[in-house]
Amino acid sequence: MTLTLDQRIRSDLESRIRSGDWAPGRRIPTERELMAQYRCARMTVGKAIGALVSEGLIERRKKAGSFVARPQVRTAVLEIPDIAAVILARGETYRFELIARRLLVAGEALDARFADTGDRIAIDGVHVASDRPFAHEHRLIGLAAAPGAGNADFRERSPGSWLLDNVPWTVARHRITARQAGDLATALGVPRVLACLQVERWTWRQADPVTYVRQVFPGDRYDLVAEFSPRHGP
Amino acid sequence: MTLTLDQRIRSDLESRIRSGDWAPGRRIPTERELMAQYRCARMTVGKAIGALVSEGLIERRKKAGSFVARPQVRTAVLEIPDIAAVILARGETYRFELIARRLLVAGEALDARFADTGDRIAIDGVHVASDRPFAHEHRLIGLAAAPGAGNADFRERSPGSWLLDNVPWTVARHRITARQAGDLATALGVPRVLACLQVERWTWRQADPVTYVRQVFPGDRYDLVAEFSPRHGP
DNA sequence: TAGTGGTCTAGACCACAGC
DNA sequence: CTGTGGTCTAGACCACTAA
Repeated sequence: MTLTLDQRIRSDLESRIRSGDWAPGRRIPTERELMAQYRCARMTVGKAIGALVSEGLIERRKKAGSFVARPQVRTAVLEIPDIAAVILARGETYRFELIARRLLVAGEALDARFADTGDRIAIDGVHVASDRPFAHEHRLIGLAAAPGAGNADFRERSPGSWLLDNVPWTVARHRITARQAGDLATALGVPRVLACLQVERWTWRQADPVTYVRQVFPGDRYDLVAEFSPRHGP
Repeated sequence: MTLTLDQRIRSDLESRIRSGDWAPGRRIPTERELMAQYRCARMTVGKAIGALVSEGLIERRKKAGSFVARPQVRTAVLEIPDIAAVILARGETYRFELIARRLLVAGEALDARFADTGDRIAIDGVHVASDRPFAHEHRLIGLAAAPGAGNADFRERSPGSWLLDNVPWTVARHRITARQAGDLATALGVPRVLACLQVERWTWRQADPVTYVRQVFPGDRYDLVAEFSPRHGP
């Protein structure tokens, strides 16, 4: 695989920065200088620099020039995969065990986490890996955005994977906290005081709430790993 | 603020996709068609589409065309900010309380989390918000990558913010788990069984390990929130 | 005010994968 | 084979701002 010119320029700049050769705050050559150096058009240089800007490695200021940015522990790209996929990838068997399922009509609120915006289904269940409880899941599904959920059978297939295939969503918000197993201890087969990782996710399609889900993982059975490394273009 | 042309094209395409008007898998107009429609150069269209590709909203296939991508719950962009910044943003006072500091020479291992690659400093301390413990921090700093750390004073300033200013661009890996306070209960002033969020971060500069840090947050004092609209695929 | 980045044009050639 | 995206050129004008 031979690099395109803009990738080569980008790679050259990036290694100068990552190596520390160009310290934070240092001014990098102007686009017109790089253009002469690489004997290319200005757009090509601009594309390379633009990619590094979006990675947070470079800051640009008009008239002043482009500068190596100060490193920031800022964001990490966190993988939040489908639970079934995680379990199967470990070589274990997977099944979703339905505990309860009820219909909430508009106006009836189970809790405040999911705004009351019409009929919803409330589901409780356990993700089971090789006959051991892996995670507890509490979920609300808005029937306005996901009408088919009223008829879906969630005994074998988890609601999450059903939704993935049936409802296009547009935006989500995650919240990650620690909690004790508490009332979920029985369902999970762990002590009440065991520390658990709790992942909450709200999903919308446009303005319509699609689903709220709260997944609770016993502390010793799951963790989240986030790689923070340079992003690459297509 | 008036939109540039490529932003307008991008916004037009994006709203068609997010609204569901263009369903996943649907083919979108070719670059040359859009070019005629907006009466602009092909690069402008390409820039707009390229941005949506990197957000994961569009997939392109040569000869076949560009298509609306199928949404995937895959990754979220997780904010892992500097602790001092979080506390100050809440309007509280911040201070870092040093508990212990020792020098580990090459070959001596405190634990296995940080490969033995030379002299390291080991630091334990507590981040304090308005005189209440906020988080416990255990950190190892490799002196090869951060030589100045041998002389730095970490009584007031946290090692994390010192490193940000003194060690240039790096790569990091994060791991997020739940645990009980356990031995850290005294330092944090919480019960031993309290569920805590534990964030571990390994940082390298090129091939050199810069730092390993383990931060433990009492469950009721901190959470991580990740906003997500489909983004960067590898 | 001069130099920088920000955007755009109107072409061009190429590689690739569907037809 | 042909249409598509992928990349690049050699200009251009503009907005902003630091000098």
